[in-house]
Amino acid sequence: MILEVRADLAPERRERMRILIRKAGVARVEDLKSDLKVSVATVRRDLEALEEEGRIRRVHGGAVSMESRLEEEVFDDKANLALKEKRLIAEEALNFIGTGDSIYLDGGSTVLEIARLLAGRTDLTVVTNSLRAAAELSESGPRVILIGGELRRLSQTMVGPLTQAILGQVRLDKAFMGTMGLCIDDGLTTTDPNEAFTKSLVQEHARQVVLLADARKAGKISFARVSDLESVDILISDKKFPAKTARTLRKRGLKVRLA
Amino acid sequence: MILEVRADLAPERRERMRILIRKAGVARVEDLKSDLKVSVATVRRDLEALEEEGRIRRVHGGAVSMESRLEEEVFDDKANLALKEKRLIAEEALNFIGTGDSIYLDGGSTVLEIARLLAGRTDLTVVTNSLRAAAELSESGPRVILIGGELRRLSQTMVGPLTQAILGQVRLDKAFMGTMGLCIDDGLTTTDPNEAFTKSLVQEHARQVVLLADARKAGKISFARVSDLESVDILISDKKFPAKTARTLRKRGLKVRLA
DNA sequence: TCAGAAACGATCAAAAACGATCAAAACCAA
DNA sequence: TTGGTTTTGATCGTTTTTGATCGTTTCTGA
Repeated sequence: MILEVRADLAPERRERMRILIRKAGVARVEDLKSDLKVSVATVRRDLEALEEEGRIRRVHGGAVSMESRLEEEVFDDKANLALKEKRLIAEEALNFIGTGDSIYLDGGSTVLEIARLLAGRTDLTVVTNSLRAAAELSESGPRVILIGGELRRLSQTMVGPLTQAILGQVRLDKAFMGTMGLCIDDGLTTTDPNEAFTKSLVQEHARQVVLLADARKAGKISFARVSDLESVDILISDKKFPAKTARTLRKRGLKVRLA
Repeated sequence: MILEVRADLAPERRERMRILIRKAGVARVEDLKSDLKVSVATVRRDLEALEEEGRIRRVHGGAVSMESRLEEEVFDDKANLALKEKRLIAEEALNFIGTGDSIYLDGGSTVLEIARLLAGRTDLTVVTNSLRAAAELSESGPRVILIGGELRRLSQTMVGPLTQAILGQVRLDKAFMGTMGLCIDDGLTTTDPNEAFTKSLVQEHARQVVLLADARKAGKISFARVSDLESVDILISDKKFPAKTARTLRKRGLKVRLA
């Protein structure tokens, strides 16, 4: 008689752990220890494995689920440590905006920085799926058009099939896009398929696609594929962007600007 | 020294802090200290981190939020006086919402009160053109679909021809509408023609139209015509609503509820 | 303008969490 | 069973986080 088959138990335990963390959004090591009836050492090892898989993110004292709201914020926070870079990228992006342009602003913190810089530009028309960008521009400035669609809470953006209804009816001179992952082989990727759908739709409609991505996005691959890199006309990143990747992109015809 | 058992993970606590600051706009260190049950030193450290991320700005004594929020306009006294009535009207309106309904929420402060009451209703689908309603529901609750269109700054709603793109693609069991003027002869009127256009469009699409209008709206006529009263199925108002007008409306087939 | 009060930042010590290491236990194939 | 491998849990030194203290800065109102 086999009392315990540990080879099956370990992955099962990790799965339970993952579920626990996702349900609560966060979990402390001590809680997981008592819930799963194992030692803290094992909990740490499992968390390490789950982090390796990208399912969670470890923090001091426990872990945060990748699928939770908090994680998106934490992830954002992490990315926002590059706030200065984002500002520089956004300022560089401004150079590509002409008088009277009709531009699209994607969700994401880097693109949001552009919105902050457009306060006085009453000559522009801004099309966006980002509630945050809309809020930023709601006081004054450009004409604002929201594309509508289902609200994705995590990112505060409108995504999904419904977005194509309005996108089909507007002209977009330039689209300023954010991304979660940028990879030579896998192109642009993001977390949510519906978001990916809308992003790719926008890129098809826009005359020119400007991708804003700080250096840490380079080489990252997220879950849902948006498009390949050929859809992008201009990439704006910061000085830390891998030179080799930049060269490859330039060879492929992209204009690369490192702010 | 005895440290208390930490209830929160650091990122969790910072997230709560961020929300607190955003909700109130500003927060004092002492308040955050007692709200989060930590020392002032920790509060300061967290604020420092949040400032680094660009989410807040520290000021002497506390911090102010950098995250733009859709501000509720500072209502004049007249509107504030009607707040109680608006609440009652909104609560009455809840009775008309069934399980799993797909409902439309119009702009306007009265309708916004409904949004505030829908926090837990994950069974519903809310379609709206109001950024404020969307913001109210963006944290949790029903599925939210924004209809898109041009942003009208004053009302923070999406209006105009573009709105019909998505409205044509969704089912609306009930539409909860606000209005500026309600008049037996001139029907429903509002200030902006684009807004009127979208309102009438919604009313055509909805199976049932519920009009929310406090008594002050009775007899008022605004600039742009929305529709005549026959488009409305149910009127919800308050006790001060003119009895004579109510009688007339009932004769015309409207259901009238005075909350 | 100046003095008291409040808030601040730097620094330090305590406590909790962490990672590395190692031995014991469980597992697996012969 | 036996020998080798993997997994687990305990120990221990190190790191991180937190809260208190104290001198300094900033705010406020007389």
